[in-house]
Amino acid sequence: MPELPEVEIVKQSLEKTVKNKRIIDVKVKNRNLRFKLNNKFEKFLKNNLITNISRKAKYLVLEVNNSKYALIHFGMSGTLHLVKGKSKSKTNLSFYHSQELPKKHNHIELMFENFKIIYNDPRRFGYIKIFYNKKILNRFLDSYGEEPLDSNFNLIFFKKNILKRDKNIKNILLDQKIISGIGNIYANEILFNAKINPKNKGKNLNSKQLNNIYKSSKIILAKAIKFGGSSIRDFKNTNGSSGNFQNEFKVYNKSNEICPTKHCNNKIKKITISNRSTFYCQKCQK
DNA sequence: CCGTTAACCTGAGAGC
DNA sequence: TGCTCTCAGGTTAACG
Repeated sequence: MPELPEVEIVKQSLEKTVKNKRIIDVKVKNRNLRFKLNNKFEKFLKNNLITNISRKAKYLVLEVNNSKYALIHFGMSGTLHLVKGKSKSKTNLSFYHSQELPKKHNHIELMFENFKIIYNDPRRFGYIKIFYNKKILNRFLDSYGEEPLDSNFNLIFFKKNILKRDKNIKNILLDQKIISGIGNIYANEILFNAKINPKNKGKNLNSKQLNNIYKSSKIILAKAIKFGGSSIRDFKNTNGSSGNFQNEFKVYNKSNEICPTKHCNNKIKKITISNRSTFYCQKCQK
């Protein structure tokens, strides 16, 4: 589900709500996520403070008691919900599309003094992993690629890591071991912004094209964060707590619509690359 | 080493 | 209404 901007928005929401708050109880209704939830999970969190919240790639990291860490991956359909008060309270965390707490698939509840945080995940592709110290956590996180919004994400990095690849640029952008945090939506949007055909192989790109791609990555992701991330599919009950970047999409899910480039008038094409839907303008993206 | 593909799981929407 | 089919913001084991 969430890509870098959405996880970043969740991180920012949690900084406001749970930082330096104590978890007084943990309830797990279903341990069968993508990986089975650790049996020590409840004990790991109970009566402890959330001392910091951070993000690497599409992972959210909760620091517990300044010393240990719970890492959350949201898979395709994972979301966090803040529930205040007693009964049918509203949820208002981040990019989720509805104010109502989902009725099904609320697998984990973290109880705080005056509210609780609920992990919901219909498809259960997400998971939570625990780390007993920073060294082990970092060993895990370091196996992921460069963060697009870091200063090291630049032409030098691209020349070194992309120019040697016999693989199309879209799959390179999606490869988390090379680049952190870009998923299917933003890969499509970045390549449209950079005017690059997603089927182009990394090794065939010139300096100008590489330049466009790394700069477009920063522009698109920063803009998505600014808009609160993307809330796609089923917007019926959208309110201020949802993201709004879905309204800024230029090509994603827009097959047969007219290309937004001025005077282009070409129709956006949909193809499949490695089982993922890919949208682009054949005229603008070379 | 590299790149590609199928599988994991549930629900929404389209078409009939 | 209801059935069947396809598709969905991701990852990775297994394969060539």
